[in-house]
Amino acid sequence: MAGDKRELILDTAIEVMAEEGYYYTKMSWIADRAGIAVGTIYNYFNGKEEVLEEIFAREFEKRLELLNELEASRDLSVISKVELFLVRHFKEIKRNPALGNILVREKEFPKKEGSINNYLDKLPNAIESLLIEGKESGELDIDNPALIAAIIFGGIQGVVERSIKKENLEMLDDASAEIISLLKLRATNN
Amino acid sequence: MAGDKRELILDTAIEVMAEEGYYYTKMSWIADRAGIAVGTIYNYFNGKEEVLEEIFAREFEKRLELLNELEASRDLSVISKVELFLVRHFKEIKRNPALGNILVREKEFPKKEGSINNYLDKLPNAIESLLIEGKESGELDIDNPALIAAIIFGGIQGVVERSIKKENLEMLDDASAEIISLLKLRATNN
Amino acid sequence: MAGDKRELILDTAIEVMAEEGYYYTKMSWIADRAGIAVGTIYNYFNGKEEVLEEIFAREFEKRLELLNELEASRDLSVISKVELFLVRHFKEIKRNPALGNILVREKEFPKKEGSINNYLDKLPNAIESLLIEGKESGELDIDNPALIAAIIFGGIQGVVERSIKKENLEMLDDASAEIISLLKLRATNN
Amino acid sequence: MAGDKRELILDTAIEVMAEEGYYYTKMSWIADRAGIAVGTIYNYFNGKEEVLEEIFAREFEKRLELLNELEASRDLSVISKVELFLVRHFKEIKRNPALGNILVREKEFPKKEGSINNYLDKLPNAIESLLIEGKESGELDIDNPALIAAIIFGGIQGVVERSIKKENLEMLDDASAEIISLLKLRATNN
DNA sequence: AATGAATGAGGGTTCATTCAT
DNA sequence: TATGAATGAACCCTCATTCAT
Repeated sequence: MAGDKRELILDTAIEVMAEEGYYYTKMSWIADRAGIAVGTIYNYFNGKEEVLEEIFAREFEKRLELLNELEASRDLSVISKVELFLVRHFKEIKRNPALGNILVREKEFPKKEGSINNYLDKLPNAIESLLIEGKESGELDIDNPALIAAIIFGGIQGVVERSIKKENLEMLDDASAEIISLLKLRATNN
Repeated sequence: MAGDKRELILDTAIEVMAEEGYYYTKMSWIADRAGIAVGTIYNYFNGKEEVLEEIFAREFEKRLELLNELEASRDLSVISKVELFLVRHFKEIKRNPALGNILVREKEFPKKEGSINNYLDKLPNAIESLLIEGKESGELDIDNPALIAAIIFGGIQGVVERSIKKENLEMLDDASAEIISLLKLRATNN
Repeated sequence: MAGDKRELILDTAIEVMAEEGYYYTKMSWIADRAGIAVGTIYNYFNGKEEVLEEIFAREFEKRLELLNELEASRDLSVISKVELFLVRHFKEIKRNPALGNILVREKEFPKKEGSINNYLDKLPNAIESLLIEGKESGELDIDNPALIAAIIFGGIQGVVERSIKKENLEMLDDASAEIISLLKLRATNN
Repeated sequence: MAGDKRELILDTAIEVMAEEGYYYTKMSWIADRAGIAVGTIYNYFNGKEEVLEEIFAREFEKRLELLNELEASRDLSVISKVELFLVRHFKEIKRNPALGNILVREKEFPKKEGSINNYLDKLPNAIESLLIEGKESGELDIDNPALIAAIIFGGIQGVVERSIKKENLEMLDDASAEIISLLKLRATNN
């Protein structure tokens, strides 16, 4: 049941941080909302930062795992891979928009090793890798994979951010098709 | 003279906040780096938040003004308008990447009226307006202007963020062409 | 337990503020003298002002309660009522002169509603009410109850202030008789 | 004309401090209201405290001088002396209530030698001396001159405070007669 | 394991005072 | 003498973290 308590804390933290932002969120608010004592949080996490870290770690690892799986599968075109990733990502955000809000907004962390900063690069890097693969295989005709990856990654974040702020989650349904069109434009015709 | 001091404070604040992030930035760091006393900052600003607010206000207003001008000009196609905006924006960021870093990263503010929150929506809204204009004039064939605007706005931010983090500002040179291609895809052929 | 800590803080605050005055009193002095951390004070009070407010609230309410009781009792003459009030008041001051010192000296507060300012008028008002009662019942022959009330109230404060400053608390023993003589002078002979 | 500037500063300080209280009064407010620069105040006074000190010094010395004169005059009874003092004091207050407000409210000063604290005792002491004189000459039949002096001095302050707060300066007209009745009560009949 | 009162370092802000002009 | 921008020590308060129960 220890796992349950940890889960409860994380879920509550996501809610509160999504509403208030990481820096404005007080540990006591999380505790109150979760119906536990502040001290209890410290039985499961080493501190406030670690709570956020864990949220990022879980979500990023989930996505990196998916990307790795996709990358490995030989049968899929690069474009399909990216598309599958987007579809899955937006589905998750739609299921838990609060989580999406956090992933998209929290970009300021103390400059120390081993913290969240590590994760923030991995996703755009992975997308970039996919694009390079597509370029090398001849599937895509692109000069600057880093640029395209940056636009795609930014576009993803933009859609999430905007759909949440405008409380229009339906926007997420068409997002992958729209973003992927940017890639299809570069598809060679073989 | 007075203007100079205010400018000095703003410029220094941009530097420090770009490096450390708003919440980690201490007023005393800004003062030290600017070679003035902490108290002096308070002769020009009402507090830490107002410093950031002023930065946002200036930059957003510069861009909104440009967008309004562009929107008004009858000779330009919507696509050209967006492109002109992007070119200018990326040029400014290249001139002052620290500033770009702030505009792109700081997304967490106390939920009160009249603060930075006001600005954050205006830019994507303006882009959306342009797209709607293009749709209505028949220049663009798009179903969901809000979605496209979100992707474009996100894409802009993604490029800025990534180019700064990878210290590869050249990426910005091709960014507008790349983002605009997403729109050209939807151009009707008349 | 919780009540004890609150009480400890209040008692210590009374001591320190009596010695140093409210504005010169530093929160850290109270904490040090009480043997607790500054932060602890803020677990029981919202700030420095609220500590003083609570002191005033308690003491004034104690006295107002007494005055209300006295006012209600039909068997007592007005002069007896005032006398009983004075006797009790001076006894309390003798028991805790530091407290008296504060009640008598602190007269400067931010001009905002709901703070100590509310209390400061209530006591002289209550005395004035008593005098008016005596006038209307024919017990007292006075033209200007407000003036007499002001002198009595001021006289009370003068005695407290002076007895504390001259460290001559015995002065308080005869104070009520002396002050009351001012009223007896106006007693009609029925 | 240097004197004029000093006078201007003092008069303005009295106004502002009467309204806001010494601790809330900012040097810049005094300067603004006086139409001069903050720095100018420091050409005439050594600091904020000295401004208040000067106000107290002037007013107290005026009154002490009067009391000394009265004390010296052989033709007057003690009761008349006190009465003359009261009449003059209340007249001055009526002319400048703001000043009265300050004299009556400001009771908190840093515990250092040579500051205002010196003055605060002198007036009640002088009144006490008069009473002792009356007692020794047989004019007054009192046991505890210190107590009566405290009541009289407090009564004076009470009337001033109350008349200002209730904006009823007429109260001051009858105040001396009322207070003096307390003494007449003790007059022996020779 | 859970609690939540106690802790105290840390930082934003104020404002009397200074001093170069 | 007058100015008022610059100064920086001082202080209130916050809140993540601890630890005795």
